[in-house]
Amino acid sequence: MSLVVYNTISRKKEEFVPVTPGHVGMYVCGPTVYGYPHLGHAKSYVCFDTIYRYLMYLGYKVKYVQNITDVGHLVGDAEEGEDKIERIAKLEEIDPVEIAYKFENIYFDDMRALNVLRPSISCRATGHIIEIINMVKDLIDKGYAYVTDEGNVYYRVNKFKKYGLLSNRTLDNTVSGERIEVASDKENPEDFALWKKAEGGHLMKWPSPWGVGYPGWHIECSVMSRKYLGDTFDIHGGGMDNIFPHHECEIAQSEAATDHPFVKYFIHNNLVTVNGQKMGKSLGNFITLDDLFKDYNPLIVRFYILLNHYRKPTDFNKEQLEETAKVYEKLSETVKAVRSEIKDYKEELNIDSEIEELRNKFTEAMDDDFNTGLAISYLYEVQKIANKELASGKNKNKLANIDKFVKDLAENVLGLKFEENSSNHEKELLDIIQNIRNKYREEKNYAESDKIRDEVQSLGITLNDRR
RNA sequence: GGACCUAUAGCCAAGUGGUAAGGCGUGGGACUGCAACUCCCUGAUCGUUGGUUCAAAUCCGACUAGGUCCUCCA
Repeated sequence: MSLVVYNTISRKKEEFVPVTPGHVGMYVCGPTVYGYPHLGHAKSYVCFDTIYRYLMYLGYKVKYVQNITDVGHLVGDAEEGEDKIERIAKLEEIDPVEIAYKFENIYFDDMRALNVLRPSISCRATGHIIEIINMVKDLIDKGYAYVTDEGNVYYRVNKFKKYGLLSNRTLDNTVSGERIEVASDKENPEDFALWKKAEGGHLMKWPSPWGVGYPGWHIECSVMSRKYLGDTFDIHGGGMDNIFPHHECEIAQSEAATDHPFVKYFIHNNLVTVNGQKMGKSLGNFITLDDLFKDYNPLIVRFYILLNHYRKPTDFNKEQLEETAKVYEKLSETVKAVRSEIKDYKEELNIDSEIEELRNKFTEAMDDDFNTGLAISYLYEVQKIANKELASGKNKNKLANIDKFVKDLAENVLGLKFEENSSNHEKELLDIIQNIRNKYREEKNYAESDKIRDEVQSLGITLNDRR
């Protein structure tokens, strides 16, 4: 079996063959650090983290690069827009860099909570201004870009024949200026900015051959992916909403600058809706991760995300999340019971054919464009086998195989965790309580035994008589 | 107006040509002092409608509904 991935370029599933055998270069558009990360970020980064983990499981040496957009983007109309980061900074009267750092930290904290691995390289746009200026210069020299009298640099979209191929869009049917007024100094309305002149009180600005300004909205990704991954690399990921214009413009910039194909496989995750509605600040249904994590274990959020396929939309609702929490809890119970059963088991592992078959099915599912939902169904089958084994046979070799399945696939690949997270003595205390209850039960003093069960239950802990 | 994504049982969800995985819930059963846990059994012809085919949830067309993008947004 070999890995097959859905490529947005061809809109088909294709066999995954990396540019360099054994190595994978992967770039995923990171967050703009001007606000709290939300569920949409969680879906995207959990999905790509799982892809990252699975590629490593397959034995690839993966270089995973993710940008931190800390220069912000324009807001409002093109002429008088201000930087997103600056806008908040002025409001709160602190340095824009401080804002960017603050939200960068929150982003990484949230990702850690979701058990998202740090990318190999997290790079900030502000750390690559020199490289950005150099690429813009190259594009001007090659005739793909032009400087205007006003000190802006635009990409000449007409010159790049492949423009529109990724998003399957022709220039004719792109309505320019739909939301943003067309800048007057462009040759064509479709042209996009590579470098913008800093107007008025703009704080984030750098000197350049074209005057003091700041980079356009797409150039950082072309620059940083090239710097760390080379002219052509394997996987470029991001949310579906980035296909146009962001990724389309990246292709135009990079291929014009390098004369090489930019990316082999574009992978895009679908978006998150809340109760069937777009999640947006204006709609009041905006779910930040910080809020969500107050009520739910972040790993349950991760599990919830992986329950359906990355290319399908996730319609978030609390009822479903509650259900997921329950399922996750039961999985954890089973895993803990398995682990406690084989705690002292040191024998060499003999492959168990039943578990091995499920292992193969699991990786087959992952090989098919990272079908995590299907893969998880095999985890449930393993859970069922484990419960039966715990109830009767207690075949330690089988249980050890199950533990390995969980460790390798559920924890390592899917990024779930089933460890004991209660305090050291809680388990011991519960054992003592359980023993007292059992003693009353033996004496048929059910009034007392039920009282203990009810009291413990009121703390949210269910006593388990069988185990 | 154009482009793209989605539509499978009460809910979530897999399945891209050969007669519908799995989970939750429901109902029944085993176990239990009662319960919980666990295990067994229990449900759908796949948005609508044409077509291609010996055969379609799966391919093609139209329609309907929801979502996204059209130069800020994962």
